[in-house]
Amino acid sequence: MPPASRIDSRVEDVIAWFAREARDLPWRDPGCSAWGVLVSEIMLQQTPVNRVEPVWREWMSRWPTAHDLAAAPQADVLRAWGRLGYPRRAKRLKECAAVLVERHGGDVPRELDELLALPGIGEYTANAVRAFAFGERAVVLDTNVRRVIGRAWRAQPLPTAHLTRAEREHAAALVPASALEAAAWNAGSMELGALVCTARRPRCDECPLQAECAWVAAGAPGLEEAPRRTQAWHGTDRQVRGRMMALLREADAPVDLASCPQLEDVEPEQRDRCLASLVADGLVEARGGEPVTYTL
DNA sequence: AAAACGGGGAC
DNA sequence: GTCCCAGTTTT
Repeated sequence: MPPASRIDSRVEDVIAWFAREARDLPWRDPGCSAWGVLVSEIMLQQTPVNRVEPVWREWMSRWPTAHDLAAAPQADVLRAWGRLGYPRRAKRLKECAAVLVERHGGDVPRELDELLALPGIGEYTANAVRAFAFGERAVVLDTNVRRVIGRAWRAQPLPTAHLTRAEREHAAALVPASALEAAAWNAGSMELGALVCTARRPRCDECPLQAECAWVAAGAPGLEEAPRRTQAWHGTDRQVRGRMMALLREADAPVDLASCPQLEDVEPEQRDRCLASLVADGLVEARGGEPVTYTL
């Protein structure tokens, strides 16, 4: 990563804003373990902070180390994950814990390629762990940071669907040379994107970059025309899978999901398809017998 | 390159 | 009710 030759005033302003406005989150506690940071990043991949925080606290109190999670029954792990969504993340986090125990003595590695080799960890999460768990000077590029840089530096209303090489290089050039400032920039630009420079309704009046923002200077164009990212929900396989997982989390015995009253409104074809996909994902276990029943 | 994958809160 | 939010893996 090429070092930032000179710190940008907008970067300085984000760092100063973050020093004032940073939320007090448990995984930002200096005493939080690298494992705790990794767990938080997996939970935060698709889920807002306010929903993650209580689950993270309970989770870390129950399984403080990778050894603890690796030894936990998957059903307990999926129940503790609760309604965070995308339960495959919980399964992969447990698998990740097992790999840490097998290959790294239960510790979280700090090398990028070793992090990328772990289940459930991609480019964003690997760099986030390096930055927030180890204080390394990493390029942490989630959609929040991409949006902040896109607007304040490049006058773009919203990031493109895919990260380009030029964008990655621009982001790398903005990361301050000092590890301490780099960490503040990485956390602060994410926080600014999450709280102020939001996608559809940015709070420019509260933004520390308002006077310096290239997009504001251009008149904040293009937001209305930008393509929406809505996904169907009602009646989708996604929703049915979620309902099935919720039933199994609350059950204390195997459930006959093919004919239970809570799923009467679901067509048999969709029910079977969703059950098969949950079993294929390794989230649900089919028990033989007549009728066939299911458990976590 | 595109599709699959939850769920809750704001309006 | 409708819209918004978003990283990793699989195809």
